Amino acid sequence: MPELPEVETTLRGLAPYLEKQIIRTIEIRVAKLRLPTPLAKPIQGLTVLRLERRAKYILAHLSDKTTLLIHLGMSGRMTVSQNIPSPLPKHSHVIMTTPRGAITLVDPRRFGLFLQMETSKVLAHPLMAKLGPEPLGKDFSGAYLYRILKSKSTAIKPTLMDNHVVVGVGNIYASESLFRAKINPQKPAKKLTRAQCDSLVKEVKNTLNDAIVAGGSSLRDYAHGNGQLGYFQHQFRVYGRDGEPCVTCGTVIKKITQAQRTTFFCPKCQSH
DNA sequence: CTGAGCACCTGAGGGC
DNA sequence: TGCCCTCAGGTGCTCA
Repeated sequence: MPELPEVETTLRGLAPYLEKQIIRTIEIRVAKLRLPTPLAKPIQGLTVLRLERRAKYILAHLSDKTTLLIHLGMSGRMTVSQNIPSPLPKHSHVIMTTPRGAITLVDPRRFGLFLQMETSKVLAHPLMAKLGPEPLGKDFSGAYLYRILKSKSTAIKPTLMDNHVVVGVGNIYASESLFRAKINPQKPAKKLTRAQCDSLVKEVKNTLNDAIVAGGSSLRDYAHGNGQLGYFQHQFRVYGRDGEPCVTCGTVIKKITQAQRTTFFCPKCQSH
């Protein structure tokens, strides 16, 4: 279930199966994802030049100057295998084959996307145009965050999940990053100090990087195992741990709801 | 403009 | 066993 580290891990796992490979076949079995999936042009026989990630989107640039824009939504995953799986797992919506094997997009809730558009227009697409900076890039800095939060009166936790502020920080890593930075998730965003913004930026990067490293280290399992991409053992400090003791101070971890999403935090460590 | 709430979907798990 | 309820890692839209 994809947050940014899972998407990054998925992309790295897909690369050997897709990059510089010819798409021999593609079958769209269920076209109705978050947006309709019909492809603008046939892609059989085209080569995947390069894979790229922007926010939680996977971009596959094709040799005819079009790009596949793939999003995994809440429940999507890509699997790789030698041959087309038989029987196909439930909710297999797109199956592609290359000389290296088969790639299957499985997405029970169908909040994902599989679109094709001109490469030159991808970044201007309405889905992409207004995205904030990449969390792991240098544009996401304490100075930037401090500046942009000044106009945000909502609580920091939902603000951190706002794609206009920064992309790629989902519900799990928002809670985890705020815990590491010792910031109360309910604090109005505009009230964060500059030092807190510095700390939060640092901990967002640390948290995401740790998860990517953990995912990367299990990549070898994908090649030889069941082929599921984007799953790895999470080591959460607060997420899903309500009622359990804080790993730092032993205080009972609390669970609250903010903007219809669950937030976990330590009331003692995160009192400011 | 902002913030709150809803919408899109299916499946898992708990209570009865 | 089955029904009903709640909840789930995302994100764009509408409305006040």
